[in-house]
Amino acid sequence: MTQGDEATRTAPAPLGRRAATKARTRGALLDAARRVFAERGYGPASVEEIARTAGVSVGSVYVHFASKEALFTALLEAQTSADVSAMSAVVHDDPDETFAALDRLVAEVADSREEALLDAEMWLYAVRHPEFADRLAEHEVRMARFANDRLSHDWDAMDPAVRAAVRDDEFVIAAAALFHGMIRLRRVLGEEAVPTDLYSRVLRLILRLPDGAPVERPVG
Amino acid sequence: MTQGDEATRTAPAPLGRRAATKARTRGALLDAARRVFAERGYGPASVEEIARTAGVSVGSVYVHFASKEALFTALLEAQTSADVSAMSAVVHDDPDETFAALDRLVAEVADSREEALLDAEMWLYAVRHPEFADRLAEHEVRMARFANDRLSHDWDAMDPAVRAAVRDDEFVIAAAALFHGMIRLRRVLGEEAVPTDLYSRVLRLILRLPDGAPVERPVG
DNA sequence: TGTACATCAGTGAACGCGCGTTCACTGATGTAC
DNA sequence: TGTACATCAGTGAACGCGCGTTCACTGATGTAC
Repeated sequence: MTQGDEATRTAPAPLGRRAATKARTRGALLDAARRVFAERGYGPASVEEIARTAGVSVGSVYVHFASKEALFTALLEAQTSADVSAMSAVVHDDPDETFAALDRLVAEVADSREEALLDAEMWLYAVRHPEFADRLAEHEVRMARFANDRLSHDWDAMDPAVRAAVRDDEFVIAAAALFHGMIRLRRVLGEEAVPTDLYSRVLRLILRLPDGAPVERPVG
Repeated sequence: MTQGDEATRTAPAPLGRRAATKARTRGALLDAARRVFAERGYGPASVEEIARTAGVSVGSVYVHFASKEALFTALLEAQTSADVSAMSAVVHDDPDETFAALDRLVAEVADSREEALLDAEMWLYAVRHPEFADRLAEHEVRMARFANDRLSHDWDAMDPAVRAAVRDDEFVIAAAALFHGMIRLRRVLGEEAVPTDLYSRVLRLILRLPDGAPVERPVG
């Protein structure tokens, strides 16, 4: 009955076959839900299609999730964790690399039908369900704080004209807004109208940084 | 049988009572549809609720629109025209006034539950329905061209560093992206996190224009 | 102006379909002895 | 190791409900004479 029994069991029994299968099914259902909800939208997506896509029966869905809505919110929960890791992967010591990674992220999300659609679906759901809106707001704030922390060193060295016009937290908001908006427009207008590096070029303009081609920043 | 019969009829008979009533009902249905689709989303919105909101019977909806979907697309058509007039109303001779009007527009759309939701619903619908996506893209391009034309005089006088970093059409794209993104974030985070004048402050930063408080721009 | 008929916007009950959810059942996995 | 029983993830047919759409009908408006 000591705490940690499961975690400290001898090596060869990591989960038990039953629990392992269950976890795999749950994962398959979330995967399928991501695809089907993205493709059809919350309303038109049918539990039957999600189950079929995951390779299980409808009844099985209800073993794992209390309702279609619970499946959706579980998916959104999973999605926000994924966002956090995507965000962490973007930050590098070298600002040029960070900008390049940001550009790649914009292109990746915009060009992935699934991510772009789910993102919009998620936002709509949040705006319509106050209790989830709070969670999304928290998530957005957490992401902003994260970006802010990474930025704070550079911010002190920033052009005074920039610092006079927007506070550092406002800059992060603007960068986030530009991120979401560019994804939206790129999805509609295509990559010719919204080129991959436009995001970082505009960010550099806002921050009055030189463009990063041959890297001409002060040694520091 | 000459063309223009209706338009050139003697003054007191503008439409005929039947046609006038019909037009009024159609308008009421579009109004109701705007509210219900925004509030519930396309799928969960019921034709019965739309009819009830408009004060008519369900059957009446089908006198005016072939289907629920046709009602939705008619609404989107109407919405894009509204966007164009909103855009025209923003442009002034004085750039400071234009920026102020843009800030007001961001706040207005973000704070109107209806507009913000319908906008997102519209985008999602377009991404899922290729034939409508083309129409939305055209609309977005038309808006961008409009903004571009109004900008072109000022653009030639712009800071060379800005012109080197982004082309004028790219600037319009970035401004549009920032617009959409700020509305989205303001809706989630509230007006404290996304203040009303942040949009214009960032645009001025991008363009390297001084802030517009006491107006200190060159004469002419 | 008046009358008889035609048109058509609007009605609302009824239909049929699809979908979310339930539940009695199955069989593999886990446990006790 | 082997046996008997318990648990529980997964099944899929059946249920009930809500919704989009239809259609025979109504009555006000329009037209012809």
